[in-house]
Order: sequence, then structure tokens, then C-alpha cells
Amino acid sequence: MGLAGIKDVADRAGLSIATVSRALSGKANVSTKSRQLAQAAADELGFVPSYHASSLASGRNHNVGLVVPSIHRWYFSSVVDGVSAALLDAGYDLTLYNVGDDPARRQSVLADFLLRKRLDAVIAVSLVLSEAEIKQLLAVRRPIVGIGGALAGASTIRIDDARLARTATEHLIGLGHSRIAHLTGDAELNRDFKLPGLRQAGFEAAMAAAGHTVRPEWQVSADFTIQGAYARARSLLATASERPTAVFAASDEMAIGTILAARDFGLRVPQDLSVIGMDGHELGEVFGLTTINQDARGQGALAAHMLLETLGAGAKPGTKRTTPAPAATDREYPTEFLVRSSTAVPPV
Amino acid sequence: MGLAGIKDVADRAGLSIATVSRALSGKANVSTKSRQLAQAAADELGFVPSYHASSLASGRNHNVGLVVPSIHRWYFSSVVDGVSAALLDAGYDLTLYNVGDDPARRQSVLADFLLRKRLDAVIAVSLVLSEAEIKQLLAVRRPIVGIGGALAGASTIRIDDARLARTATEHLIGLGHSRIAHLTGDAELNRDFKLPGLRQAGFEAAMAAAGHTVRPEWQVSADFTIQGAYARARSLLATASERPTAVFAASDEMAIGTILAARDFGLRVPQDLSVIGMDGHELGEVFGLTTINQDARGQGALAAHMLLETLGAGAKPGTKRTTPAPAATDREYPTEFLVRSSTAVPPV
DNA sequence: AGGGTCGATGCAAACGTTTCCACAGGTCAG
DNA sequence: CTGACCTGTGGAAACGTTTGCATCGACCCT
Repeated sequence: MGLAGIKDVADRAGLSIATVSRALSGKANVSTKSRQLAQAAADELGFVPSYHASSLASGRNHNVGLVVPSIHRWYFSSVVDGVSAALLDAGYDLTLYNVGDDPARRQSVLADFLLRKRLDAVIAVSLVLSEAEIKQLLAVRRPIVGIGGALAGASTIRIDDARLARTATEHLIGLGHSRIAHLTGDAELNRDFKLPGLRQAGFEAAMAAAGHTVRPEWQVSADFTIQGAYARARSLLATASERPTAVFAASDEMAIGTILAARDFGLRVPQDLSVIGMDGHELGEVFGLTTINQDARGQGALAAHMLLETLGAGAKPGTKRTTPAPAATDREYPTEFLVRSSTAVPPV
Repeated sequence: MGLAGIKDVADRAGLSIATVSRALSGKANVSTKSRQLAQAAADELGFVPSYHASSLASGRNHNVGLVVPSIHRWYFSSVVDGVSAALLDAGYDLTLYNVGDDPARRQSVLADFLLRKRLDAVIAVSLVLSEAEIKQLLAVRRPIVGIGGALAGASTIRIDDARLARTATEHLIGLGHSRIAHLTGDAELNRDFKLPGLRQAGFEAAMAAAGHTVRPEWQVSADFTIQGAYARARSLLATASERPTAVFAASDEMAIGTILAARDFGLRVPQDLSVIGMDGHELGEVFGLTTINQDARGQGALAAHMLLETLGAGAKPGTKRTTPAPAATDREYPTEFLVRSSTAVPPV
């Protein structure tokens, strides 16, 4: 037997297909008795509605797409975690597009996958889209929300990277540091990633405001991983003579890599070297890392809830809606400055 | 305008719907000219086929479900990465079910999500299913492959956890250690997770074979994270008098946590304490961690390729196939013993 | 030249729901 | 007592493809 269809349920319950459909999907105008009948018959037959048929007829997919650069990195997997939990609870599916570094793959995801009228909404994390690309996406009339990346014309959840980076740097300056290095992210790694630039700008702004010069050789970049930063920090800290007294790393992972490198050289953190990170990685606690905590998981959950609300309220997606498309809000997600034990006054 | 449908393309190209469909999906029996005509018209209109309609009519979804316990952990995100890349290249979508610890969610994923005739296949990672659950899944006639978990009746990719754990332990024993502690995974954390037990069994077997006694207080468990293991290892290593000379951790993350704790106590690795892990975490390199390398990403990719092959070869999924369901193969994925610098002979 | 083949094409029937519309009774107010 | 209205129900038309089947030339072979 092919799996039971709604027709089988209708026959068994002695009702029409239409009534069964209404009963099972909890619609109004069904008598209690019919509802029970339908439910019982469905249970007995193990009926599960066909998703495709249902979506095709109703125009709703119960499916949200999530585009991330690299599932392997802490920030992104945290966001995925938050999105996933929210969607699962709401009965939505999550389609994951882990685009990675490959530009061709990025292109194919945008062109082939996202447009297939199969997603009710899209969440894009740290993805910078060209105007044409955004237009293309909006043309399918699906709500989009961006996390941590600017999506002109779409809603966004983000933190003010430049300002927070400035705050972090000012924390070091406030402690008395002037010889501060900055560990930024590889620019060429991913063109969809303007975050390193923003944080670096914040760093430079704070330094300039304090009248400190920024040595070019003290601005190095790594790949956002602990191990990558570790390697770079080793070279940075190798020369004992002229060594920075503090490092601001553009992510907690890279800050941790820096701490590990410092330990290898016998440098004590924070007595010999202050290190400050940014993100709120769970591992930061082990290292007593001072950082700016951004709740990545919460950002993901918020994005999902925002979309769910839009989808729930609106009519069929893809249909002309009575209410105008919800205004593209640009929310700043709250952060928390977390002073632990990796920063202190510079050595005398 | 509602987005262009195949009908619009057909009109524009001056062809029938049927021919356009065949042309665009690369089927045989279409003249080169028609194919070009159809393609051109489709491009001009920005036509993207409706996935639901296509799936409904053809029975193929081009969508694979992936169930993981926790996207946040290294092993799982590595697997996801591998699966994702393989599927994306093949033009398949990946639906992610990050079930987490919540048994209710696990239940709803199994019952509500997986059965909706919407997935061509399912990959389950470290998920232990009851017989009834497997039966339920197989009833929808979708191929399943399990990674790192035993799925009776389905294909499996796994490593021999017990044997490898034994090998790791024997490495320590071979170096001369007899006071060996084992850091295992929390059992209650996830009932779908028999891996800790297997690795622990391997450890005990090796110890027994060597005639070494296993102190109960030297078998402690943590949550598989660096920070969790760090906390546990601190208590384990706190008492200077009777301290193990080596630790076998059930994962690299926990091994790293152990190394960090050891360093906190001024213990040198490997001179004062040998540590061996298991998994092949990228971070292991930074710590010179001796471990057994299992290519998690590769396992994910392999699983995806296996499924793609089955799907490509077979007829419509969900249909009675001429060939019998492919035999449930149980493959052991190759591993590599990676001796680095975290293990040495015990201190005298 | 005629029958047979074969490639290219179009028609229309699925696929399995949701939902619009019509309709039957029953209730209620005037 | 009658018309207006509401509730519950079923018939049937979407939804937008894929694909089996029939058709129609063109081409080849004897």
C-alpha cells in the first residue's frame, strides 16, 4: 500500500475530503464530532499529510532557509542552534545552506536554491549581498532577515561592531596600554564578511582618539580560528624587545589562540600581556577572557521569531498581502561587556 | 505578476509545456533547437521551477534530512559540513534537525518531521533508535544511513569505538603507564549516545588485559566540551599525592580541557602527565595532542555520497523499486593513529 | 514507393492537498 | 410564518509540475 492519503482517511471516517482536511488542520467550522472522527481515522491509518501537496495547494511551506558562511565556526553554529530550536518548536523545517568559501557555491545557492519558491523566509548570516542579489531575493516576496551583515532593504539584527570594538580598545587604553596590537580577520577569506573591517575601524578610531600610533606590524590577520590565531600570535609575540602589552583580537577564538601563544612564551596573562576578545565564546570562561558578550544563539532565535511572527500574521507568502511588507527594521542586539581576568594594567 | 510559471515559458518559446519541462530538466528526446528556445525563454522570464509542484509530480524531493544531537559540538558540525558540501554540489537541499537534549523535541522530529514524505533520505548521526522507530522510518521507504550510531536494519558508517579506545589505552600502557585515568562522556546527557560507553569499555578492556586496576575515582565524566572537561580534570588532578600519570579522554575536546587543567597546576605535558584523546579535532595540533584521527567531515561526505548514489540509481523513491532495497551495509571508516607530543613515558 | 523506425512534440492525466463556493438545515427575529 | 443568517458539509477547482501515451513527420531500407 502506498502510504495512506487523505482520501483513505475520509473514507474511513465517513466524511468528505474537505471536512477531513479542515478537521486535521484545526480550521473553524467543523463539528466536534467530525473532528474526532477524522482524527481517529487519521491515527488509525498513520496518516501524515504530504508536505508537497499541502504546500503546493496552500502556498505555505513551513520551511525557513538559513545561509551561513561556515557551520564550523563558533558564531555560526551558535546562530544555527538558536534558529533551529525556535523553528522546530514552531513546527517549521530548517534548510541549511553552508556556503563556505567557494564563490561558485555561493552563487549557486543564491540562484538555484533560494529562489525555488520553497522557502517561506530566509535568514542570512554575515552575508553581504549586492543590490541586484537583494532585489532578486525580494522579488520572490519572501521576508529576509540578516544577522550580522547589512542587507539593504531587509530587516537586520546586528551589533555595532565598530563601536564595540572601540569600546574594547578603550578598555585597554583606560588601563594604561598604548602598545596595543590588533588581530583581525582575513579579508580575502570571505568576501561576504565585512565584520573584520568594522572591528578594525573601531580599533583604529579608539587608538587615534587616544593619540596612540598604530604600528602596521601589530595589525595582523588570521582566519578566525584558535589554531590560526595561535600561529600568528606566535610570530607577533616572538620578538621580546618590542612587544605589545595588549592585544585586541577580533574574536574570542582568536583571543584564545593569542593567550595560548603567550603562555608558550612564558608570558603571563594579564600581568605581561593583556588580551581582550569579542563574542562571548563559552571557552572564554576557562581562560578568564575579558570580552564583549554577544548572545549569538539569542540572535538566531530572535531572527526566527521575527520571521515566524511575520509569517503567522501575514496571508499566504508569495501572495499580495493586504498589509504592506513589514518595514525593514534594523535592530541592534544587546551586548554585555564582560570583564574577567585577561586584562590588567600594563607591566611597568 | 505572480512569478513566471512553466506555462509562460512555453508560450514565450512557442513550445508545449511538456517540451519545455523536458528541455529544462535535461531529459532526452528534445531537439537542440527546442532546448535552446526553452532555455532562452526561461532565462528571460527568470523562471525557476516550483519545487513543490515538481516534487509532487515526480516523487523526488532533492532533499535529504540530517539529524544531529547538537550542532554545536565539533564532531557534529564537522559531519554537517561534509554532508552539506556533498549535497549542495549535487543540487540537493539539506534539512537540518538539531534535536538537542530535549526528548520531546527528539520525539517530534521523528514523528512529525521525518515522516512527511518530504525527504528523499535521512542521515542520522549518533542517534540510537528503537526498533519501532526504525520500522516507522523504513515504512516510508526512504533510505537511511546512520553515522556513529548503530541503526539495526539501516546502513551505517562508523568507527570501532571500543577497539580504538583500546588501542589508545594500549599506547599509554606501552609507554609504561599503569596509573591511567579515563575521562568519559556524561551518560545521562543524551540517551541517544552510546559512544561514551563503548570507549569506556575499550579502556577497561585494555587495562584488564594489562593487569592494571582501574580506580573508580579515576573514571570521571564530563559533557564532551573543553570547558566541562577542564573543570572535571581540575578536581581529578588536584591531589598531588595520588595522581594519574596519564589520561585517556573520550574526545579531543575533553583531552584539551585536561591539558589546560594540567598546565594550571604546573604539570608539564607530557613529562608529568600524558594525555591522549580521540577524534582529530583541528585544535589538537596546537596542543600537540596524540589522538586517533577520524575524519568526521569525510564521514559526512561519504554518507551523503552513498545516499546520492542510491537515489540516483533507484527509481522514484517511495515507489516499489525493481531492485531490492540496497543491502544495509555497515562500513567501518578508516582512522589514523596520530602520535604527537602529548604522550611520553611516565615520570620516574 | 511503401512500410517500418525513430526522434520530436503535444495532450492530458496524474500527484495529494487546500479552499472557494454552493447548499442544506436549523435558529432567530420581526 | 417567513426571510435572513449562521454552521457544517461536500463537490470540484485550483496549485504547477512530470510523464505516459498518442501523434506526426522524416528518414531509411528493401
